[in-house]
Amino acid sequence: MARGRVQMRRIENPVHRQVSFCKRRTGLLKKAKELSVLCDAEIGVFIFSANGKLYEMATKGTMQRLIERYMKSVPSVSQPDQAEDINPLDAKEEISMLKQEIETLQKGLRYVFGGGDGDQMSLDEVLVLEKYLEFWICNIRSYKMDLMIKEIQLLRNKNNIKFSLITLDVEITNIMPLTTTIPYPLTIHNEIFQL
Amino acid sequence: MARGRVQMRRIENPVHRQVSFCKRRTGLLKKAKELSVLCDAEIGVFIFSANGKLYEMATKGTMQRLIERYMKSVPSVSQPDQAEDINPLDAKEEISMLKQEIETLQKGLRYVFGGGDGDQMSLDEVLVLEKYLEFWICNIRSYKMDLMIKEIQLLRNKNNIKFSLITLDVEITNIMPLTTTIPYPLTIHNEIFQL
DNA sequence: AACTATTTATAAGA
DNA sequence: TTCTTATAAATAGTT
Repeated sequence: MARGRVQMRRIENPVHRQVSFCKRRTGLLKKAKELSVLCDAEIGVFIFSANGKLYEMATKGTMQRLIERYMKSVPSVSQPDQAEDINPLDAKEEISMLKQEIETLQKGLRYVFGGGDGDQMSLDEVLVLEKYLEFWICNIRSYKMDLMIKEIQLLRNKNNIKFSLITLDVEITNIMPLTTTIPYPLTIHNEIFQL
Repeated sequence: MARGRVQMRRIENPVHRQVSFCKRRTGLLKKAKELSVLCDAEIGVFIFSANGKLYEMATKGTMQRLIERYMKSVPSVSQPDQAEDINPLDAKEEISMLKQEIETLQKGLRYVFGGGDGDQMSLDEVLVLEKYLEFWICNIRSYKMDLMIKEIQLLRNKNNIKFSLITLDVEITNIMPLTTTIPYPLTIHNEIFQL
């Protein structure tokens, strides 16, 4: 917006981030109000800061009322429950585990984005991140092998080569771990990492 | 905002109003997303047009979850305390949401490494990606070693141990990959890794 | 839906 | 936070 373009990713500098948050929060609420007034719309906005503080705005009436209206207008998607239920304790455990994994991934991403100087990671987190990386590198290598084999086959066909030092056949491709595990093209719909 | 100031009141001309609504609605949602990404905030917006149509956006997760969070963080309004146990259905929902978030994070990482274009990766690109991953894992391992050595030294000091099987000094940190023989505390569910 | 002339929003610096 | 200011973005009116 001013004095330089801004990359659409988390602002790493905490001071800059806080200042931007303040300014943009104000701006967003102002825009919401304007839209409501100019175009006769009813608008609710709520913003949770990174450390959990809530800022809200409801044009025309209260947020409560707006939420009620929202609830009504959403054809409440209640999934046809899957019969088997989970033991609440297991569920809690799994939830907390997944949350921890998410934290780790986020830290890792920040680490990448921030060029490595973000928050300090704990040993546990580092170990988890290492696992992820090993998994990814495994996948990327099998994908690479796949590409290379295809390339070689293509070249051989072009040059009508019948013999060669190595044999490329089904066996070889099957030696490699699953080549299809890396889905491309990638679809990014995530707001956190909107680039 | 352009070609003339706008009075801050309902636009009377219905055509103008509709056009402005469309433009500003888009702008508002864009701003919300930007704020969320740049400043790591969690934001919910809903807009009811004058004739009742709903437009919404929830950054990070679903609007349902955001509304729940909102309800919790507003002390004023009653919310018959469901504190203690988790309803198995809620738990399931949360688990699936978290898994989705993990998947999204992974997509984000792949996107970053993939250079952001979302097309099939060429061989060259894959090779670059592999290099990145190798580099990162190398760093992570070195950092891990660092942490572990510090931990061990701490423990030794606590127990006043003078001698031991291995010597910890600067050299050791440079002996890099001591790969995965370390027991790691978190279980990584395989289904999470389905890329 | 596009195009611009303007107004607004805001990043950086103080 | 708040002010200033140079610039990037949004958008009102028009085609």
